[in-house]
Amino acid sequence: MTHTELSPARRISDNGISVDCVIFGFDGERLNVLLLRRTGEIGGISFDDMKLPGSPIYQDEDLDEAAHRVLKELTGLSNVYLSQFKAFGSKTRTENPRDVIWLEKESGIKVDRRMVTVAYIALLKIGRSISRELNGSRAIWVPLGTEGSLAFDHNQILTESISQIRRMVALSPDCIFDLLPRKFTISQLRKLYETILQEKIDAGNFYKKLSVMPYVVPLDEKETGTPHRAARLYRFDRVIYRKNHSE
Amino acid sequence: MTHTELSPARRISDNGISVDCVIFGFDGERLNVLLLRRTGEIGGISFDDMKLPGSPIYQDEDLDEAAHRVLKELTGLSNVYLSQFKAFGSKTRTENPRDVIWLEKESGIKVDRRMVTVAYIALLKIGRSISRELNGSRAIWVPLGTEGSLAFDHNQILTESISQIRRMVALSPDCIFDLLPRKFTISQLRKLYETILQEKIDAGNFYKKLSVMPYVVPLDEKETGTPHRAARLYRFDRVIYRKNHSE
DNA sequence: CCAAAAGTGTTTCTCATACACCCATGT
DNA sequence: ACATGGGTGTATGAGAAACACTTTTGG
Repeated sequence: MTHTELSPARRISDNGISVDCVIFGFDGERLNVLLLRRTGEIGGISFDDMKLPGSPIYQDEDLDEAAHRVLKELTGLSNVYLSQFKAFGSKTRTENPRDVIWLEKESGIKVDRRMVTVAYIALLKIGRSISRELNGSRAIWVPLGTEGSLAFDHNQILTESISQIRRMVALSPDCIFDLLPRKFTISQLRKLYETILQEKIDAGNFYKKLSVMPYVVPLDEKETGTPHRAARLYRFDRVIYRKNHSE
Repeated sequence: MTHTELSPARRISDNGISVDCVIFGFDGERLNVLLLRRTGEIGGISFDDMKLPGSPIYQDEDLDEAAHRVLKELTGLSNVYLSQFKAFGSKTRTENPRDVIWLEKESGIKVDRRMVTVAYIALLKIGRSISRELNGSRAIWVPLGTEGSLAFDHNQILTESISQIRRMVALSPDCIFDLLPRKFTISQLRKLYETILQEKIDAGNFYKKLSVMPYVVPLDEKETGTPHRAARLYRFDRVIYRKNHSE
């Protein structure tokens, strides 16, 4: 552990490891991913595509810290659901010249070997504050399915992260509430389930199932501005949830 | 099993990434982990402890290949359930002098920074063939809970991998059959469930539940040498299982 | 015969599903 | 009034759990 020529407090590690964040947001209709526009030039021909937000890890931070940093720098948010889900280390994942050139220019690292990346999933609410933060950055919310061809193996990472979300929801449904605003209607929750599970859910049965859950707390407020009967608003109570799921 | 002499075709990558395998086996009573004895010397004082089998990754293999290699070199087995479950990259995980010295001696790599490891879970049958293979190596089956203090952060990895197995069994129960011999009794299966889930299961109900599953196929054979009524043997049919779980 | 585990039957309860139907509200 | 979604009631069936019971086998 020689720290002799460590410049400032932080320096980028050159150990070929990065983190990438698959940041999901729900707009009421569809799941969206937060992607970064990437531009560059290779052989006189410029390119313009998208990638998952990510970064090489610093030597003085662990993996989770690196992922939180990426998220914080991009969105300004700290208290966000974020969990590691898989490491990607295909032999060819950093071989595309376009990717290599972009990476070297962006990070200042010489990319002379395969990089391994640890992918994270973040779930957050698409709201005004986050949109304001994103203004002027190169980040865009992209609806799932319309993302096109991404940099590196990011299409694969994205695909696998969606299966991962399905597993997560099946295993501990509480994470779904991270995608909803604090106050939400049963319909919004149902539509979110439907988009994640990719199947229709009977509205009546869903309503009853939810009304039995003690941690989905009805409020004395109603929706406004609907073209039909206003729905009651609910909130998710994490404390009650944990009490029921710790045993 | 030492990595001191490297063939020229392959070379160890020096990018600070390794794989570790948590290899589980069921002996009929308890879950066991396959650990490697590790000896060395530091400051004139010798030490003797245990670690998970693992290896730095080569530059010409991906993560999964590295994990399979570790497993193959240790057990001689190729067709084994093996799945990545988490990357570990704590800032301090390769700081213990004992670990650093051992690692440098073993791998020939200068360890001047934190290593990141990708942990894998393997499930296999403890059988005669595997025991023979292990004979003379430094590997031992250690019952869960008796492993003591391990190298690096391997205690943490082991702990988390047990939770992971519980999740895996809940999500796709087929993986449990990788821990059992090809022919097994319902009792053996139940005991395995009980050790993994850490709870008693009613024998009668369990029997009925299993007898309804089309992919647990009864054989025309019975146990021998029991001090009580001989139980029927069953086998797991993966083809039927997939047919029922692909929809 | 007895102990111990294999294997069976019965009952109860919870929960998912299907589906019919009434309610409230904006246009 | 009527369309649209909010919210309720009812019936059915599958499966989990509790538990008593019979069967088979070795000692």
